[in-house]
Amino acid sequence: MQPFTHGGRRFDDDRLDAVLHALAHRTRRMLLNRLAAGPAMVGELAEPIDMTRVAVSKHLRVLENARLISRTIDGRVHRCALRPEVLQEVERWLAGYREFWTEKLNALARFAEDGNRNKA
Amino acid sequence: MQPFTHGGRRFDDDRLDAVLHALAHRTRRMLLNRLAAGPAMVGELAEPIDMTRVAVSKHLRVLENARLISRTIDGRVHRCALRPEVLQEVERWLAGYREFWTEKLNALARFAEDGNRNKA
DNA sequence: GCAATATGACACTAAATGGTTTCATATACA
DNA sequence: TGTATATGAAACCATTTAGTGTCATATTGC
Repeated sequence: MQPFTHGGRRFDDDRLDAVLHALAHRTRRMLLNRLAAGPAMVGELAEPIDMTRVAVSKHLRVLENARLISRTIDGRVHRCALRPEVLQEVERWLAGYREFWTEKLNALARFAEDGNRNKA
Repeated sequence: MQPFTHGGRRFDDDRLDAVLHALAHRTRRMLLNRLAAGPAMVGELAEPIDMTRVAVSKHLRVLENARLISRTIDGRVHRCALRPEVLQEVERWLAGYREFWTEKLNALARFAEDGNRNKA
């Protein structure tokens, strides 16, 4: 059912789909960058973006579902904030993933090198 | 036109959209994992996946467009391979991105800490 | 030349995405 | 109380995505 999974670190596939998809849109990355400077309300976030507030709201929802941001409702204001734990989680996964890849590729490269050496 | 961009490292937004979108699908990640073990032809890649060859072919196209894999046509066989340079490029970008975020967030945390200390 | 193989191209469908506009709701404040 | 503000919800639309099946094309090997 799941060929080719790389063993070790378990990071749910659904989770990865959600997080990577959330990151795969420049507007959402822009929002995250803004939130790295500190929490902000939806209106503040939408203001500099050439887009309806509703659209921005939807993007925030995507980020929220991927647990990349949190939202606390404070009166009529919704305050959004980055969730650093999740970022770390993602980064740790990515490092592992890359490690897995490069390890394999290095092995391949060594193999190729040996092949050439034998030829020479 | 581009508020909130984080300065420094320039990694085209289009490029990021493409790469992250390519990664944001478990089938494509599976394909990459398989390719980390060495180059393979389309048929080999499609075989263990419960999906039409045509569908797999499309996923490969997405990966190719994001320049995560290369394809060399060898007779009637299309041989695909991971492109490690691009992976490194991506990883470097991600590290910078995370660095930017955590730096800002750490500054925020220190600020909050100071605030509490003053209160106490 | 002919049959089998490896693959892409094309046309189609269902569902998701990224937007929009309009309306509802809750809160703040004069 | 009444009005302005902050926001979500719902309905809608165009485009893209992720699949499918069928057909075309090029290559290999008898």
